[in-house]
Amino acid sequence: MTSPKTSLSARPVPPTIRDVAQAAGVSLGTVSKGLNGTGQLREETRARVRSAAERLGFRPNDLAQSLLRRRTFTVGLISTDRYGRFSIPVLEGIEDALGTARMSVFLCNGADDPARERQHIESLLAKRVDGIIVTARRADPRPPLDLVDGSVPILYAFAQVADVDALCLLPDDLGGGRLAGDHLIRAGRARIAHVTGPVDFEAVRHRRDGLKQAIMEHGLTWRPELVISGEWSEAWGREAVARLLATRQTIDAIFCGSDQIARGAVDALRDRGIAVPDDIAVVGFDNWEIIAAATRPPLTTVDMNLHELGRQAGLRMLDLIDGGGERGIVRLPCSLVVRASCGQGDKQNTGQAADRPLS
Amino acid sequence: MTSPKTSLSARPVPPTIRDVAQAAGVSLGTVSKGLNGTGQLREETRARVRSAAERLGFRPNDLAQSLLRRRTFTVGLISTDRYGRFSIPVLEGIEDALGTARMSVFLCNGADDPARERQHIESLLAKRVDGIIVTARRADPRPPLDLVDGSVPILYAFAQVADVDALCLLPDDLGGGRLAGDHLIRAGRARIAHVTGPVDFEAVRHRRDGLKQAIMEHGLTWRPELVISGEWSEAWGREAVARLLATRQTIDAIFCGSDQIARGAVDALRDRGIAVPDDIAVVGFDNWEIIAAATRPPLTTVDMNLHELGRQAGLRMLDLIDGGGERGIVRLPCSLVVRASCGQGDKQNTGQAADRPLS
DNA sequence: TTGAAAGCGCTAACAA
DNA sequence: TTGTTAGCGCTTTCAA
Repeated sequence: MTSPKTSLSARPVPPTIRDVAQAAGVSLGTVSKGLNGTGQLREETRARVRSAAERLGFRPNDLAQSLLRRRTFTVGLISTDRYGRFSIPVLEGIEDALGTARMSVFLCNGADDPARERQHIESLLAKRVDGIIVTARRADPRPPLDLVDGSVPILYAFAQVADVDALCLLPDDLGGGRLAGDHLIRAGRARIAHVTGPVDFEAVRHRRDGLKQAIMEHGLTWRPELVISGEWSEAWGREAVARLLATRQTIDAIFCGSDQIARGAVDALRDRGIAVPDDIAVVGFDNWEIIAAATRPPLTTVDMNLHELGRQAGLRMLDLIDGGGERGIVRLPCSLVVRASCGQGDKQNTGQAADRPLS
Repeated sequence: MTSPKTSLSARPVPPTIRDVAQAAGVSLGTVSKGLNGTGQLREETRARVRSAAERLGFRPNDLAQSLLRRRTFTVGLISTDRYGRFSIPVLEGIEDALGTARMSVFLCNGADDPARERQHIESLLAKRVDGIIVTARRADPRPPLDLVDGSVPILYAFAQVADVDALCLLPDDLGGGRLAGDHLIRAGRARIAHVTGPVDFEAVRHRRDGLKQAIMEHGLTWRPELVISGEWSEAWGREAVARLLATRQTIDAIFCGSDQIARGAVDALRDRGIAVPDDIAVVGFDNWEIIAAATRPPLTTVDMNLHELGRQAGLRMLDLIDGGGERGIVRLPCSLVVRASCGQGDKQNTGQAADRPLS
């Protein structure tokens, strides 16, 4: 009952093309041709080879094949830091695109440790990956990948690098800010406050600029005093509302830099008996389902379409591997997801709006 | 300026051991020995080899090495479904343990599609991974991995399978439930309601049983009518509180099956002017920071220590690869994270308590 | 102390 | 139509 290659103590050794050749009573080359559909073979021989392979449970050794063809159909995915809520959808998108192309992904977590990152790169290069994708928890500029010699294409997804030769895929935060502002203005709001995260985030600056653009393009007044920065938390959202109300300025809307901030803001407004959206409309950012949908009322918010960004990263990596593809910074559009926090919007999804003038 | 192996059009081809041999003026075997510290070599020769390798930027081809040594130092990680909030820490833990052992990880997302899962397994086996770890979004039993012939060890982490030969690592939900119950009782609560998720989750049944055990061991009465199941959402937490209060039964604590439910419950209690923890104490489950810390008051909750579970999975996979390691279902302890939602607990972290009688 | 040669599992060019 | 051979990049005997 025991196959010759199986011993009781050790793990079964996978059969090689040699075993198949022997079993089918043909030569090595014939098996290769038979299994790969190459060369000229009598159909009967091909069938005999195939059935022998099947019977033995033969599975070609990818290592040997890769060695020969100088291509591993494998890419390395380096994430600078621990996985956050942003890296996950990006990662899934990448996997989607790559998996469809039957490429495998090596996962490497840098854990914010440059030494470890370097070690991972070393290992990926030794494994002869066809390409490397770098992601981060935050889209701000980072130092370029260490010790890379151009032997392999590199792509930064939701990560940015000074290197102009590299391709960086980033969400269009500015467009996202415009989307939010435009939506609010079309809903009849004119005095829009902006409660956001720390200004050292590039995204914070871009979203603010986007809001400003929308306001100016609609011929309204841009009021810098209505922009306040804090941390990315619900607590800050609550505090910001308190501060805003304390200044006694009239506002009829708040564009928040994140859904967490928005949730805090909405809670604080409700605590004070201020109706959302009737008295003050609120728009969030991130479309973090678990927060946005649980808020009362549910948040209208900007979605960075991170899964799609990841998919694009995978797709473009395939181009790069094939020697094509562009370089530089590419920004992918955000879209607006309308829920209840600023009334029934006049449109469901304005994903494209960011690309054309608001007029 | 251009190295001989570099052309303008194509990507530079990495140097081989051959190039190094030529550059150092020695034979192939000598380079191998020189670089690996094996064999008997004159120190001067060794140095010459090393410097030649350095100069050329030589990096041994892992494919060739793996082919020869019949070991890839690579494991496949298959997640049945999209990454959820539970798979992420598990995944990080696995990577931690494996990365430390200098093993690489192939990431494969099954996306709930058995065909795709099978295809991934096929590919992993072809790549001759040293082992496969399976994870899921949910710890309930799943069908065993398809088409595996024992050529490679398999480990289920936060996933369960009927196969008794497999090793499954799971959180000790029952212990977690006991932890919560015990904490509440020691805080002086005697009438504990349990608002939880759908009963078709094994975790829901285990957590409930754990609570029951704690209650019985303390000599209190177990009241099944205080257990209500719904969905894993804040909305359900709010609704459950409404229902509970409507029945006019006296309760002084609620143990919630998840932090989301707990947050909904706490919000609903606050809306009604019921003080947490003074009137009713609340304990959550998951220690999902983003929810637990933002709740007012912040949630005391059970942590499944998923990162550690992942780390264990990685470590045990190493054992399995070495031919050792145990089989069967192994449950890893939960711990309690004390915040404010049931008063200042009498202890900070009772991770071990689940393992010994509560007495 | 070093070199030559065989072989890991496979493909492809060339012979038969 | 099939078999033989060389070679992908490396390690490891065995000879020299």
